[in-house]
Amino acid sequence: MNIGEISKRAELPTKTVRYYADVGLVKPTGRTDAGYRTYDDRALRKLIFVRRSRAMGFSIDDCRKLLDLFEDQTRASSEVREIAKQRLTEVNDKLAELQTLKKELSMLVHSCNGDDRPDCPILEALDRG
Amino acid sequence: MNIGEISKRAELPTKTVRYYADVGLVKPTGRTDAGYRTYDDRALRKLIFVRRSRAMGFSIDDCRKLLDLFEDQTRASSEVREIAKQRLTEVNDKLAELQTLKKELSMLVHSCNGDDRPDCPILEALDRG
DNA sequence: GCTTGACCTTCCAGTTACTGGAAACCTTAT
DNA sequence: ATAAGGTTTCCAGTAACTGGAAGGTCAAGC
Repeated sequence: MNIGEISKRAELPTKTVRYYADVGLVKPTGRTDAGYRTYDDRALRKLIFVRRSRAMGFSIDDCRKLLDLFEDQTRASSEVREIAKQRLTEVNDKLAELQTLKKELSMLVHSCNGDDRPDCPILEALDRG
Repeated sequence: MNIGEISKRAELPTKTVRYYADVGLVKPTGRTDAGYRTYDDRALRKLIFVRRSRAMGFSIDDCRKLLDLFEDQTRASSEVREIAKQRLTEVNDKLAELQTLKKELSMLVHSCNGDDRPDCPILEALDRG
């Protein structure tokens, strides 16, 4: 498969597939005489694996680790679990932060009548804290 | 005030204050003969305003708008409200996304026993979807 | 007067994970 | 032969800083 074909199947932009090749995440299986990247089904499977991992918010570096573990038949599942647990912690932290933010913003938005007059509690809050 | 002094008072790294000057967000009040940036209390107030705005997740560009509105005595509070409402929408979208993610990750983490055996539902999920 | 240390300057590079665009080469069909 | 579409590499830009290098400035102490 050329890059266009595999991009379609993996549901990733060709630019991204090329990028993943550049950073050594999923390398092409080979090259044609003209220098075109070629990919096989195993590479396709990896690209889809990466797409899903990225959708879960794992960094490229985590994806690299997960792929390595995925390939390693003798892996300990605890290693995978650790990576996922860390990601879960990040997500929880971010959730807490955003929930606080949501409250603050909601309060501000509701406190401002939002008409054509200059009086604005939002600006006042940002100014005076 | 020199940059070190105002950084301390605004509770921002000097690097950041310099950056805000570079992008024209909060420019120094003047320069000494030696080229040192100098700031007055009005600039300090703006820097604090920006720090709080950034903490609420407003982009630099939004901060620029908010600062302009803050300075403009004839502003309409509806303009400020619009910016805040948009930010609130972003926050809500992100919250929804993260809540979904949290559920998925929790399920995966709990489904994996995390021992030294290779069997791992997390990798399976990323592979098979 | 000289040195030392803390401050300040500019400029360049790196971060994350791509994305857009340019110039040029390859392939396939007409 | 040519045109369309796919592919290559390389460079630059995104957001908002952050780190570091090389060098100028200022105040204090000897």
